[in-house]
Amino acid sequence: MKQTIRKLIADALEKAREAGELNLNGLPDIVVEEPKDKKMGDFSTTIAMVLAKIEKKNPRTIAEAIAGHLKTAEGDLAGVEIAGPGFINLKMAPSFYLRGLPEVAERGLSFGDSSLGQNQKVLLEFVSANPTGPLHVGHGRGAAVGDMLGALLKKAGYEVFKEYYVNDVGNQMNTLGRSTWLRYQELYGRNIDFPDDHYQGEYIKDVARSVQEEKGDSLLDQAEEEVLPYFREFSGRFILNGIKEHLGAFHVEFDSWFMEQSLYEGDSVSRIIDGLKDKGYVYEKDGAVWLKTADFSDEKDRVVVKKSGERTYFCSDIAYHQNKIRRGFDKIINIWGADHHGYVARMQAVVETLGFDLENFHTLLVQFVALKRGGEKVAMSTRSGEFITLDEVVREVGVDATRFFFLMRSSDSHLDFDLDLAKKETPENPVFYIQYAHARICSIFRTAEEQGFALPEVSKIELSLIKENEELDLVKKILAYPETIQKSAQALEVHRVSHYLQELVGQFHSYYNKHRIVTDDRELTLARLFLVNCLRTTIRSGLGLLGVSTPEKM
RNA sequence: GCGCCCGUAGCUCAGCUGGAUAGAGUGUCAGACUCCGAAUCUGAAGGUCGCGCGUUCGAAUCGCGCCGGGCGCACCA
Repeated sequence: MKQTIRKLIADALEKAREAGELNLNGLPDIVVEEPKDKKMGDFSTTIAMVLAKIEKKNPRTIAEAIAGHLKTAEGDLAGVEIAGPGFINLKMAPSFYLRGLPEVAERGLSFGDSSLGQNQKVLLEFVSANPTGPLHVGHGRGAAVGDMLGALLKKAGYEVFKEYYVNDVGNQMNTLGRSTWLRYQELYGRNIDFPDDHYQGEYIKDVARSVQEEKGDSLLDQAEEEVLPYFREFSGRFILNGIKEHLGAFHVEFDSWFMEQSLYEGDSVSRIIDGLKDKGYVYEKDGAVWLKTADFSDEKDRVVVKKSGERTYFCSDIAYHQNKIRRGFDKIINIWGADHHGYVARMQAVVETLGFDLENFHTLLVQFVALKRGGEKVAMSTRSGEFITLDEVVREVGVDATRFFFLMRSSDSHLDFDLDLAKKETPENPVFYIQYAHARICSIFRTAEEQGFALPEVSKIELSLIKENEELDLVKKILAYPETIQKSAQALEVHRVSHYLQELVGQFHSYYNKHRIVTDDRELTLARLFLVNCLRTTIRSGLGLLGVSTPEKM
């Protein structure tokens, strides 16, 4: 919609130039916005003020020159005003908006799709929690954000590939295996000394019981070195399966599960290090191998290979990102927990040394989630193993509410997740507010059908009967959906869609309370049903992106 | 000490990448169902946009400096 207005203004600028009123050496971006106060019109542009500097003329003079050339082919520009320091305010006739409505019905759920991404291939890596314990709520937030961002980017014309990176290598896995081994012995009444730095959570006992089911006591009297590899591998697989299960229950799907281990099959990792050495990015000091990340934006260089000869986790990450780049992605997006922000600079350095354009490398940091119950924060500690898992929350409040709560706030803001509120089926709960609008529309259609109404094809509907202010505002808001999607995708900010939906259905609820949809006037009823049907399509599309269901009855 | 994020109504948060008189939900108060779903709606009250400089026609938004909260600063992963 704004795109149309932008073109309108661009045409007027061109005519003003032809008429010799403006020079226009270098055209700046034309900013079109909707004024807060509707009295100022439907759209507004600041172009005259922006041009004032370049043209060295009074902004109001420029505004008048532009305004004189403004007109649409259909003649639905209802008024132009110049206000304040040089705003150009446009008022549009209802027909301008109504012309956009049939497209919504025609496109259905593909309404809002765009070619913004030009089929660029995007690798979206998210969650990637270590397979040493169940997902907690913080992972859940990352999962919801990543899943929605994937859907959003797809809608915006990108080819999206969602990946979970599994850190199945390293000391943590040894510790995990040993934790299970100790719990396993405990099951048989052996006295064990369970160290503080081992995994304390109750879930380790579940893993041990699972070993018991599979192997009985056959491992009990073997030497630790003999059985540890088995325990390590078993525990990792067991926990990863649990993670997969919980993500599935949360309706989050991945295209691939990338195992860190696979990077070490063959000699690719050493080749990468050699490659970086050839380029002069790598050096040896104190018996260790370092990458010169400080030459880029990082604060100091980082160790790649330890004195002991072991590779660091960072080393794997270099290889992993090299792998991502080699797979030919145009854009690489990582979604990390806020506690990883210290790694952003060094990964950017890596990506640069690998010759990938930083413009197309993004790291999104998702801030922490604080759970609240009864107004009190719920304590969480990974160390003691006492934390609320994603699965527990999903089971308690449901997928819809959980996803919505994770997606309603900007992800770089801390999130207060009120479990009591999320569970409520009351007006305070924003999820139900939106779902209720959808159910209400479905109910209207049930009533309309009972009374013999059925929507005919668009051409047989008299759209000009839609003329109440509340209706036209609703039409406007519906038509703003594609732009919301595009901006949200561009900014990589998923919460904008949630806010948009709340505003959209808010307008609908007001409209509904003021005007009747189904009336004795047949033509009017059909026009309004058509409008409301377009709205329903928009809600379905939007909630679809969030991964929230759209019930027809509640 | 250094770095990243945050600070907007009592509470939880938006604010469209610099625009006009800063918005919503919730809470408080007052109202609306013989009529398509009251899980809804209408209205009122509620603000030094943490503080101070600066940039310019114009700042919640950009820059610098403080203050407060969170999180990081390993040859751990």
